[in-house]
Amino acid sequence: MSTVVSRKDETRHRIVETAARLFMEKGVDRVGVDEIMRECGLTHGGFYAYFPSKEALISDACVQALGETAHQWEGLARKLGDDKAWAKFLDTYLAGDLTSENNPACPAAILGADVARRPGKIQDSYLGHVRSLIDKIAEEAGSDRGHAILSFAALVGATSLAAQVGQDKALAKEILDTTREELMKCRPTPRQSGKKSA
Amino acid sequence: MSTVVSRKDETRHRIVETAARLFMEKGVDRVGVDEIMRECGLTHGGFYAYFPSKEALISDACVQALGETAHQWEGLARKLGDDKAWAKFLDTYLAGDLTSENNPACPAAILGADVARRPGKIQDSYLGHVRSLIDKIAEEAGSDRGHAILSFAALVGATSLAAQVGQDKALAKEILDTTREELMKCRPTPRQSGKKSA
DNA sequence: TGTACATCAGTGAACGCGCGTTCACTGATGTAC
DNA sequence: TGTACATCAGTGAACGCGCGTTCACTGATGTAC
Repeated sequence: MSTVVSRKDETRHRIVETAARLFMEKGVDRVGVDEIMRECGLTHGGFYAYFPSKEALISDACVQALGETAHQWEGLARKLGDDKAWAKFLDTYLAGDLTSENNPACPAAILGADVARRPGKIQDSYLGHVRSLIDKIAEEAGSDRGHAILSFAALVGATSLAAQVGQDKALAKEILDTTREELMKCRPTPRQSGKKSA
Repeated sequence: MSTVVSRKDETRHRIVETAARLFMEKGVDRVGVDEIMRECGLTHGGFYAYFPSKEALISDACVQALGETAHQWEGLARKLGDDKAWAKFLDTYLAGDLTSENNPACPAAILGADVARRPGKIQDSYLGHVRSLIDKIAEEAGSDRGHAILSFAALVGATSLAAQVGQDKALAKEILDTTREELMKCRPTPRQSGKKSA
């Protein structure tokens, strides 16, 4: 039985991940159930054995995408107190935007506008996750709360703008690099740099 | 003749403005030609006397929306050199997000993700305008180029996040207020405040 | 001023396609005995 | 081990609706004489 369950669970998980990737690439309204299933090596008819509707998948896929971002913010308090760790975090967070192959860009920037305007239950799940991510960031940052919120906003905005200028790679790179540098420059309390080795 | 021309031009302009507003509210893919024309007091059939396709209208409407944002960035060099002017600019720019009735929020944040992924000519018009807006901002800021770009990114991100947390007005307000305050705090060269009166 | 005609903004029925959804069916895997 | 049956993941044809687009037509405005 556990084999059966895990097989179906695995397929379901694959659908969610494939959908999350395609939604990020093309936008929620521009990817059909048919395309998602085909990308998974399946046919569209089987979809409704896994989800009651496309809306339900959208909800799961966006929450999944956001969860990966949320993971990057773990240990924020420590990162804020360590120049090197903070620089590395900013680097990693923004790196996705130029090499969209392996490392996806910030979903809050790419999917946010899409999802925020959808009616119904999606607001209860996805938007709840956005809220709790921001809450988590703000709380963990403590006295750096303001800078943490500014950083999140700037990262989201830079990601969005970099995606918008698209073809102009040089401009996209400048936006991302400048955002990173300026966020380093204006840190409120640049405490001890916790460097460990060369 | 000039009367005839201006009548048709006026109707066309009304369609573009109505479309820009509805696209901002609901998203480009979730507003139909029918709805736009009905909102203008017309029927959908007449649409194609004004535009060759919905895509053409999307292009015009998004450029129009972006143009209004671009206008706010006029005189950036002066604003950056004047604490009060800069504070007022940030205030005005972010004010739209909470009172979406009269003052629309930043279109680069709301429409950007939608438009960046559309194929074809829209990239040649809208994305070209985004690029030139960023170029303009960066150039006019001169030595404050870095801070200007960070500010633009942060404003776009804050607008996007505020829209995403939606119902939670208190959190939206905190994001916008914090972004404004932090951008004031970490200005690189807070030159003479050019206050003129009480 | 009045009549006939041309132009033109706008109408609304109809078409076709994409896409979300349904459903009867199939082939493979697992279970009973 | 072999046979009969049940379960279940997945198939693919079909349906219906929304929406972008087309087109023959209409009623109003403007022009000629």
